[in-house]
Amino acid sequence: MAEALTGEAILVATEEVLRRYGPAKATVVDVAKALGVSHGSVYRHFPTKAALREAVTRRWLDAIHVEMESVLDAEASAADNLRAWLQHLFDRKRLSHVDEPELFATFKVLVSESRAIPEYHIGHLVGQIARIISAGVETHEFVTDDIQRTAQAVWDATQVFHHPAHAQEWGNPHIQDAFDAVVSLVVAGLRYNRIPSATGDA
Amino acid sequence: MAEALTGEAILVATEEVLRRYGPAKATVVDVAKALGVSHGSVYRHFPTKAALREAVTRRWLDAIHVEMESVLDAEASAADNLRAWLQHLFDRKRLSHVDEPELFATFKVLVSESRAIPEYHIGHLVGQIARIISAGVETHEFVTDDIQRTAQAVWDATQVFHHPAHAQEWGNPHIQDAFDAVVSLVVAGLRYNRIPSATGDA
DNA sequence: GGACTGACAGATATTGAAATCTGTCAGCTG
DNA sequence: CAGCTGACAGATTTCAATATCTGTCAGTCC
Repeated sequence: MAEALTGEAILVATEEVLRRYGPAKATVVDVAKALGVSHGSVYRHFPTKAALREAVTRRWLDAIHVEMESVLDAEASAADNLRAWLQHLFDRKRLSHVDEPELFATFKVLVSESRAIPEYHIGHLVGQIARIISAGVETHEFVTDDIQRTAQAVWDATQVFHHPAHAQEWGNPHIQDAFDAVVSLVVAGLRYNRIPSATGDA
Repeated sequence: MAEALTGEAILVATEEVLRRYGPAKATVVDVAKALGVSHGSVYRHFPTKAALREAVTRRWLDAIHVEMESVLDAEASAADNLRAWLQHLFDRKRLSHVDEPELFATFKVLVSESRAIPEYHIGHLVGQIARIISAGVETHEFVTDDIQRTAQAVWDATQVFHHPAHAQEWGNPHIQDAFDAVVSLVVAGLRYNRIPSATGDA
């Protein structure tokens, strides 16, 4: 008898099926076939196809989160950390897009299927930006009166370089130049930024 | 006998047909029907359906270009002009998106059909940003060693607030707050920005 | 008796034949 | 004869019949 069927094994098989067939064609039956079980068995571990897809996506995003964490260097200046972090995120997404466009397209679709998933992903990464900015404020390298809001602004200002909707622009030969220009503008802004309060002031 | 059929009349009718049927369903036959002529006549004025769609789109974009031009105030500071200009562009697109979502979706499709059209539109608007920044540099309000590149960076950093791919986010109640945060960051950056040269330096 | 199967109902996707559309052009019309 | 028509060929879209898929569950098998 084969090993017992685990959720983890199903996730691995699902990722493989998605890679092979793409998000539109991949079916639960395909996953079951790849595992040599009936598709009913898959439903013992995941209540719906959507839940299965979401679990695969979370796995993939978690790997990115861990990887991004490792870019930070406690010794470096906040500006250098922010630059390196943004560059790494850009490189990661761009490489994924040019090297394995079908897999990238697959995850682009998966991420857009749920409201919770992008929220989870963006929340996590904006949190990492907030930590970088926070360190910068402590050393007086950066100025801001609302770290969370500023972190979100940095994220928003760099969307062209990580949002999948802009992936087609990443093939442009001048894209690295455009990236440097935006990041320089943002870092310069952080050194002197004082965002007026959202809801009103004197 | 009716008036002679003009290119302008065809454009007006095409816009109406697009508004009514949407970009997927609108046909040249529909346009001809609306004008009370045979569809062969439309082809005397526009060589292909694509050319007709492109002409309609250019008309629509030109109206935006003229409108954006009128926002600038020679008396105001460069920062105020930039803020007002970006805010107007954002409001224009957002209102169009919520008030007439089908028409907005239509033009979103039309713009994405051609490579030349977005280039034309973006080139024009980035040119307007460059003029604002240029004025700011002259009064020493802004610092930059490459106006064109910086203008492009300002455009890129604010994509979330004008690129149609992000239109769904414009319904978020905190979107104006996010806009203010990004614009403040960008304006702060312009006051002190010195982007390192693209191709290398000392 | 807990894990799995396979048959089933309703929902979704595929397919290919029929209908429509695009772009052309010879000829009509004022 | 300049501008328009309408019939036409090939490309594209529509639609309905057919096949497949999702999610359930009574029953089988260690």
